[in-house]
Amino acid sequence: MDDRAVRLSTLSVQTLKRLPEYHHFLLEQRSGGTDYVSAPTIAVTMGLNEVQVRKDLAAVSEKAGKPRKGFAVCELIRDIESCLGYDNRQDAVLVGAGKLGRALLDYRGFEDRGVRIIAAFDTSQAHAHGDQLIFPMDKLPSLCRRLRVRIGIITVPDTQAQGVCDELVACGVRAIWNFAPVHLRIPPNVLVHNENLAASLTLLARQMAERVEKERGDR
Amino acid sequence: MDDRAVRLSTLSVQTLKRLPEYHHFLLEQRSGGTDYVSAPTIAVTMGLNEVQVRKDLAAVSEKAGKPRKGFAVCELIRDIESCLGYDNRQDAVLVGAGKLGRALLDYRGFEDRGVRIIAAFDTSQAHAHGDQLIFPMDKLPSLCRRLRVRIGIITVPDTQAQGVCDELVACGVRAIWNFAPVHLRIPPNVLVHNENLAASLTLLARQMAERVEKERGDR
DNA sequence: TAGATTGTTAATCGATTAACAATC
DNA sequence: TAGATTGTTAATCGATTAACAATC
Repeated sequence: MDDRAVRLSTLSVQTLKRLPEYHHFLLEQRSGGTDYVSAPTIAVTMGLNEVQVRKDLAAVSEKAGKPRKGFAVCELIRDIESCLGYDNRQDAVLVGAGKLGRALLDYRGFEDRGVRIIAAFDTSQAHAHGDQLIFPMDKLPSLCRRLRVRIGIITVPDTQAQGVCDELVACGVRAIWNFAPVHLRIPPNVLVHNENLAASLTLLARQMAERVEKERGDR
Repeated sequence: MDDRAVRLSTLSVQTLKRLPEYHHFLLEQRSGGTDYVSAPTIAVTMGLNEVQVRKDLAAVSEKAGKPRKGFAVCELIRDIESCLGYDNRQDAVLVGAGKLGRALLDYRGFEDRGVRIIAAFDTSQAHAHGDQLIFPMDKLPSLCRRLRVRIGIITVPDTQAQGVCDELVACGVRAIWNFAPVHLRIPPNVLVHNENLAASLTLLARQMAERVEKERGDR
């Protein structure tokens, strides 16, 4: 195993979720001309615990930080990008070119972060969407197999999600980003991340209601 | 404090995140004509630990489950809905009627789950989108204040997110669902949930790469 | 009754936070 | 040197999982 693979396996999911936020902050610092940044600085501006930031940075950074100065912004950015895989491109396909699917296709942020949506599929006839072509479903298997696509994005209606999922898995897809609010049955070697937008909004609404309720109780 | 408020404060975020999944499964069971369902059944079909499910259900259910039978499906559905606040409607506004914003506006799933997007705003002239009207930004304060809107959804470009956030907060919004990949500065009494789609996809891609890497190492 | 399922108490696990010595 | 910051070891916290008695 090379160095990179070792670093891959030592980061917790929690840390991985914070990395993009550090990354964003560091980009701002860099464009502002700052050369070094310290863990306490990051912690304060991002509202995190100082030790947590220090540990995250220690886990990610190739070079040790410098006492009294902190970390070199440019190097830290590079290290985070390599940990997140921004520098080794992976291809994805999207199935379901409805409103949400097309919104994702138009979003340019994925490419900068190492994932490229190389093709989109839908039950409809082949047609253009912006500069991208939407293919009919029967083209899916050959394309996925030929280009060894490992990531699938599901934005079809609930009822079709499992079927599409099965197709993707059969084509060798190993990770599925699922926007349909259904529980997908998948073999153990496939990774699923469910993005249930309705549930997210509801959770937020509920947590807020809880707070408001509590304030009322405190008074 | 009434009963409901007490229940509100005793559920962990982790449990709250699982509730929509139980809810979905239970709806399926109900429409299939099943009257009772047990924690082990749910655990197996959803790939969760049995004790975890039992604890979640115990925390949520008004009535105790019945040994040997489990929980009454209909009652459990009602209890979960009341815990998640599906039954007491909350209003939200959306700012930024781009592709993603309009996709969210068209999504019908929020209403069933207690949150209704009552208005959308954009910098452009007022115009119609389906059966919904998109208002110009200057209408935001009066509408939010008048209808006491507590939830704001931000789907504007990164650069405008903080400004929109400040406006929403000034209008009395207490919870913000933010799709712009920026760290919003907000007063402590406001709740933010950042929905960073690019980061989610990247994380998935990375975790998958890690697995594939590991398999290679194992061989 | 036997056995499946419940609710609960105790053990484990992982992540966060606190404490502190080392460094420039 | 003094002091800010680092890396690391230990303590705390919360969530998950295991163990088990109670119930129908």
